[in-house]
Amino acid sequence: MNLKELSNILNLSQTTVSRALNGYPEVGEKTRIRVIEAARKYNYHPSYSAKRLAMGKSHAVAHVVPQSPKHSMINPHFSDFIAGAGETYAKFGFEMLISVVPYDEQEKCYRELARSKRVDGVIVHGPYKEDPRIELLKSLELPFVVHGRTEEGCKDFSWLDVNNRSSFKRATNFLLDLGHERIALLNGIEEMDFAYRRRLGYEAAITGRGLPIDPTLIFSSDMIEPYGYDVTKRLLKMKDAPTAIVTSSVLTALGVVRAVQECGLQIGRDLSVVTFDDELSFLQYPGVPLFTSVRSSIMDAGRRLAEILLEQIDNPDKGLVQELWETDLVVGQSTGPRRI
Amino acid sequence: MNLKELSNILNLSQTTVSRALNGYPEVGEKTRIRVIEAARKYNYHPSYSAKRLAMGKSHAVAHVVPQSPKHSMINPHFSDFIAGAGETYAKFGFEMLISVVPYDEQEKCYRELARSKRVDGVIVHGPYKEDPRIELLKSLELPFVVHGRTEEGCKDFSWLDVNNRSSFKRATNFLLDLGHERIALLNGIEEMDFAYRRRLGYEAAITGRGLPIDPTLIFSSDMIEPYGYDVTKRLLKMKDAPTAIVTSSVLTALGVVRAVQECGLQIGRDLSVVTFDDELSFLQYPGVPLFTSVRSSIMDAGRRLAEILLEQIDNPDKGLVQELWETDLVVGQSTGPRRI
DNA sequence: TCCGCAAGCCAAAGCCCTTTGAAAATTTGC
DNA sequence: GCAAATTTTCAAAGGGCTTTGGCTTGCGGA
Repeated sequence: MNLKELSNILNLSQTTVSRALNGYPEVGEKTRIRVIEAARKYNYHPSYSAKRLAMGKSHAVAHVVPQSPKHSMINPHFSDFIAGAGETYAKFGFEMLISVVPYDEQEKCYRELARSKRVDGVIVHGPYKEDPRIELLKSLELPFVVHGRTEEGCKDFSWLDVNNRSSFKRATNFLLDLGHERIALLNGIEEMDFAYRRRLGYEAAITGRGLPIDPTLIFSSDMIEPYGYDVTKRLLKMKDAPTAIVTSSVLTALGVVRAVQECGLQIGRDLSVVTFDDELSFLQYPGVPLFTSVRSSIMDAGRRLAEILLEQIDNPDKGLVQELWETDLVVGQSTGPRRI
Repeated sequence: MNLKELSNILNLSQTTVSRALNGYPEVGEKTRIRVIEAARKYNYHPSYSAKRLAMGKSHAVAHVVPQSPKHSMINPHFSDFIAGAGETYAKFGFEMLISVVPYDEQEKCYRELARSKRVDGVIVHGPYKEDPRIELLKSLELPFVVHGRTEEGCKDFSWLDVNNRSSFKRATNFLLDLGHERIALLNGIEEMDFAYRRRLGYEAAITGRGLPIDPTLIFSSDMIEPYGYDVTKRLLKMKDAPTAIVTSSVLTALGVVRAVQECGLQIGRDLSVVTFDDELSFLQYPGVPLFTSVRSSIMDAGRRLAEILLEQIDNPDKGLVQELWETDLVVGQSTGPRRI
């Protein structure tokens, strides 16, 4: 059942039927109802490919994720984000395309997406402090929004970011208030803007108390469990071991816990941990949270960013959207006063 | 630059140009070369939407993932799978569509995908022991492959599965060989076929030694960290506590470790753990593995399943593909002989 | 009574490619 | 040198929708 057949049945032109179904005003109300009912009755659905061809719009959004052996973008954080974004896309009838490409073929991929008009927009993940993708996308005139920001020049594109700096400042201050002075930072990869800002927040808190910044307490890596474990093991062996740790992900924090416990120590008593909590769905604890954390749902971010992108696509001239989300500090069992 | 323009430039018909570019035999070799070079020169790329409309093929594959608040399909296992599958799709120029839909709208979504021909095939994730999606897809005549199997009747569709039964039998036997007799099973949701088979394997091993099956040692839930933690806490409080645990995922196993350590016990000494290891990318340990495990890469499964599906799409009459992958047993630090 | 203006509807062009069926050009066979 | 068999090329018909520009109505105002 296609438009032609349906319009024949109705004794109307294709134009009118199309207009009636798409809510254009220049069609009589009785006609519209008649058309809509016939469409339902004969189970008519417009063909997507034809629609796309005719309109030059694809009703689809892409997420380009670089895949490199050493540092996979497809991780639990990503999947939670996708779950949120996907929900929004589904709600508005958009398709979500995931392009897994080798790290150095990203540019090619974006160019191809733009040229072929296969998608109406893209979401950029994990921006670096300086990220060439931004300029590329601007030049390609492909609508985009960024999850995160770049170090500078983020005035002229839409983004949604968590206030990483204030979050980590707050987390660190919380530990300082508990009397901790030697506080380690297990940060993400610091070429990435979010990690860079987190470090700034951490350092601001430390120096804010007149304490020195000890580079041997600062680490930077992919935020995975073994990272937390390994570093903590090492830290605990130091002569002047830190009494607290701020970490960038619950995954890493779990590694910290394992290391601490394995050394016969107790988390929250012998070592305090504050983590950034993306509220990953597969790590949700009922009851009192395990970790004291600054938290912000990455799934919500996915939902919202998708919304922003769709608005942007729908109405390109509407101006930029830039949202900075503050986090909540939630006190769990992983922190306690410094023991002398 | 479209086909019409290009053919005008070349003084050829659209037919010939199209054929030349698509490798049809009925075009002269000199002409073909001339066409190909012109295409490159003028940066001609055929429009995807037009191609789709004309051919009724979309060169895309969908993954329909149900999203319910209680049990998210989008989890780290899924994201690793996707990373693998996405790699294959990219290699063959296919698009990957992820449709996040409410649990009870899956059928509608599949019907819509089939009707609209928006994709050439789908991959079915996490089949239940009896799964209505299979019959649905058969009736819709949408090519599909299944990651996993159903309890019965899996003779007439393509699938790739890990030998869950033998894996868990082996894992359990390994523990039995170490002298453990009270072994708990922290299984996935047993309505799902993979978990059901795992339980069969576990039980086969136990009864194979003439030991009784204790239902109070068998658990079934989403395979997340808190699950492992909570259950282990409870188990360790039993009068007749188990001395070993078989668990369905490293995520859960990490929870087990945390609980054990928190009780001042040592993993591998006071409690042995064998886990099924999907080799999730963000949990890879260098060196001696933390967990003794039966392992099989879920990312490899993604790669292979995508291949199978693409072959199937390319050549629907080629017959079914059914692969049963055996796992490796890798001995790590989490197991040891039973202490008297 | 006639005109002008909306409101409602339509035919046809356009989007860009594939593919069928046939014609034109070339080669082969005798 | 001519008919037959190939090879090469083409015009045109889809595929199914949107959208432009224009053509009928019906009605209020003059």
